[in-house]
Order: sequence, then structure tokens, then C-alpha cells
Amino acid sequence: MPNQTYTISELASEFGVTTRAIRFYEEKGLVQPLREGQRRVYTAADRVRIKLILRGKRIGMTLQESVEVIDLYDPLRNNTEQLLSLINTISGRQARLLQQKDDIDDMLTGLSEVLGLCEKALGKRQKKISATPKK
Amino acid sequence: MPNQTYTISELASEFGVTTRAIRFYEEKGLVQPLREGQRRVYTAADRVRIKLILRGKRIGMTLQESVEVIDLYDPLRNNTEQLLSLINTISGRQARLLQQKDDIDDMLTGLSEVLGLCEKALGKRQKKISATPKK
DNA sequence: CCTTCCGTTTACGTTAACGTAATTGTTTGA
DNA sequence: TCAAACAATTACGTTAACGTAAACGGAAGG
Repeated sequence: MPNQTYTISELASEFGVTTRAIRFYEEKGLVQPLREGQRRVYTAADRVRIKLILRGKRIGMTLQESVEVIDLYDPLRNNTEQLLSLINTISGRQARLLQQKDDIDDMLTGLSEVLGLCEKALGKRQKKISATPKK
Repeated sequence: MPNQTYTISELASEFGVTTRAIRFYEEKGLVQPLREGQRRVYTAADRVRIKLILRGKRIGMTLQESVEVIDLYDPLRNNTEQLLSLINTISGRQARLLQQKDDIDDMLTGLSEVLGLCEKALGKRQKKISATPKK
């Protein structure tokens, strides 16, 4: 079954968003589902696009930025100038992503430290508790 | 010089934001600089808070989320219930951050592939060019 | 036949995070 | 002394990304 299709509410519930959101993405030109009469019919490719858009959102990209990144994959340009500019675009994006990874690592480190303090504080209490009669 | 202070425009230019943004953060209660007459005077602690807020922004957190995370560090709660809830909060946040790292890694992988294709395409041209007379 | 579920369109509302004036001090170097 | 630079307050404007509501259509089931 290679050409599976999806309804809007299937995708909405799969991705945990509202149908309104998906229609909004269409308004903005991010996806262009087929129609069966009035009803929207989403292909596997549409589904992937939406998935990538939501991935972008999770790391703080705007919808426009997400499509920009997605569009880096497709038409595979021709002339040298375009290729060089594409390389620059990609490099810039990679730099930002690496910065984000650093930010995340810093935050994770901080949270782990706090977590350690919490457990230490709880540990003291647990000792007290475990010294009390069981059950 | 342990108690260095900063003016609003110093911090603004250091962090690459506008003074309006920093005043906005104050409106929202994210920082509370001292005053010297009318003028705002920022301590090193204020500066760090702003830095952390901007770090949060870079990875897609709202200002409120950023302060929530920052506030995880300070008052180091007392009773067991609070500690357990704090641990849950932290764990949830860590999970989100790990998800974000995965998202970023996926995107980085994709971009590297496209970059590879670009360079391959350019390589072919370079061969042609390097076969032409130099200078 | 009637209700109950999808689904569609249209349109106004909302929140976050500032931008952009306009106006009014205050200090400071020529 | 006076303009230039920096700061403050007030207030309206803007963009993104949907939320929410109203009103309507087809189809499926009891």
C-alpha cells in the first residue's frame, strides 16, 4: 500500500494538533493537499511535510523558516552561483543548530545539578523515613 | 571589581537586542534593575538573568518558560511534596530538551547530506574549470 | 426522517514579543 | 550655553500562529 492517504483529522490526531492548525498551514502555502470533492486528501508526502514543520516548531523555528529548510532539499539547483548561495544558507543554518545544541546542553547541565540537589535533600528525608517502622 | 553594574544600552549592545526589549522584560517582571534617579542600573545578576532569557529564546522557549526554568535554581524548596513536584518539572523539561536535541540532530543530518550533494555538483564544475587555462 | 458525525468556509478574536513614534528630561563636552 | 547623546515614559501598531464561533453540507445509522 504505497499510496496511502489521510484525512485531516487523522493527521491532526496523529500529530497532536488541531485541524484548524493544518488548514492554517495550507492557507500559508505550506501544504497543498488534493481534494476529493470538498474534502482534503493528504498524501504521504504531505504528511511528511507537516511532520517536518512541527519538528521545526519544536526547536523554535517559525513556519516560514521550516519551509525554507524543507525547500533546501528539493529542486537541487543548477548554476554555480545558486549552489554557492545554497551552501552558505546551509552553513548558516548548521551554525545556528549547533548553537542551539550548546544552549540545550548548558540547560541540561544546570537542570541535572538542581536535580542532584533535590535528590540529596530527599535522601536525608528518606533516611529518616526508612528509620521508621515499615508498613 | 565584583559589583560591576551596567546601563541598559550596554547590555542591549552586548546581547544584540534593543533597549526596548530589555524594558519590556522588566514590564513582564523578568528583571528588576535598581534605579539611580530615573536611570536603570543593572547588576551582574540582572545581566545573567537576561542572558539566560535569551538563551531560552534561542531554543524556542517563551519568556515565561525561561523564567520558570531560571526559577528552578533559586529558592531550593523545603518540604518533600515540593521537592517531588520540582523533580517532575525538571524531568519533564529534560525530556523536552532531549527531544529537541534529536530534532536538531535529524535536521543537521539532512543538511549535511544536501551539502554533500552540493559539493559533489560543484566538484564536477571545478574539474571543468581547472581544466581551463589558469589566470 | 432525523440526528449525529465529520468536514468546509468565513470571519473576527487573541496572545506574545516587541517595534515605532512622540514627548520629555539630564548630562556633558565643545 | 547649547546642541548632541543617552535615558525615560506613554501609547498605539504589528506579526505570527493559531483559537473560536457561526453557518452550512453530505453521509451513515437507527
